[in-house]
Amino acid sequence: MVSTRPYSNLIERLKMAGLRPTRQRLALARLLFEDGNRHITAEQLHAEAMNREVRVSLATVYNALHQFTGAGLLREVVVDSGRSYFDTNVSDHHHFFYEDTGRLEDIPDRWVRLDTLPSAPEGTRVARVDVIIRVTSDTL
Amino acid sequence: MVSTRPYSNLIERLKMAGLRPTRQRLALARLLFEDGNRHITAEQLHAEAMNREVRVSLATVYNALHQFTGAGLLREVVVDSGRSYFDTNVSDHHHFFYEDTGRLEDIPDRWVRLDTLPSAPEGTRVARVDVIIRVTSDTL
DNA sequence: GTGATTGCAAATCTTTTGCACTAAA
DNA sequence: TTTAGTGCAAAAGATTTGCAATCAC
Repeated sequence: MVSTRPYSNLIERLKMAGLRPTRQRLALARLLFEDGNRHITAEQLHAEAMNREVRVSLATVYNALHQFTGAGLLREVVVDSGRSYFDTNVSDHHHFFYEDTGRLEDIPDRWVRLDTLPSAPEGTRVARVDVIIRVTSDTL
Repeated sequence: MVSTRPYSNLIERLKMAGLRPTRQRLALARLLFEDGNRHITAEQLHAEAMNREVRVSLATVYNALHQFTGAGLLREVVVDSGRSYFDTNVSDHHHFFYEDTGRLEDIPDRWVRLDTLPSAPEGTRVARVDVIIRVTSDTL
């Protein structure tokens, strides 16, 4: 199931999103999308790029993450004030947040059923519904 | 229904929480709790204190907000990375978040029914479940 | 070429910290 | 007293911005 043209998909995705497939964006897209679903912060992604000898500035990582998010390639998840997580899974789903470790984990959408949701207030529309189940270690 | 002893309740609440009822804490508690349910940031509370001629440093506001939260008098709501909101309503309930304005509004608990919640992962317990309905302006 | 993109360093914003000073108990 | 609490200014993080240099088309 491994593509024989490892980059072309990503190049297409970037182009389709109206983003020039620059060396930096392509490298970041590879890190983000080639290993399945990930939840990552800008700082983490930058560190990972450095480890793999990909020279990208932190500012560019921030730019790319926001551009990808704007293009619908990523989704921003807010669970922690002072740190932004980006989720490569853009389908409807919710999250476990491990408060002790800062880890974020997907919950498939069908595992959470929301009933009796109030309608959006007058003059507004629902942009998204986030359900975050915050868990902590059991240990006494 | 207005108490004839406007401060004594708050003094009691602070003492009960193990917090000395200092001039600053008492003033902040009045701002927070005397006008019903509020959602406020540290910066906003500080500004409000200044307007009312209450001299409190921003650092003390942060300290007080966290101490109140630790004591169960407030609840911290995370909806916006980079800014913390504190909610004077500590009962079970959820929130509307107006992304355009940064406003936060309570949704009574009974308006949201969560079914089929997954159980907490092995070794963890659920600390809290947050439901945030993000709404934006309807205007085209 | 030329307009989009990048890197870097500085700026910004929120929150925390260190420490001398002040005030409850 | 004596110990908790406060103010201030500095520090710390995360993120953004300005601008010259660079790259994709």
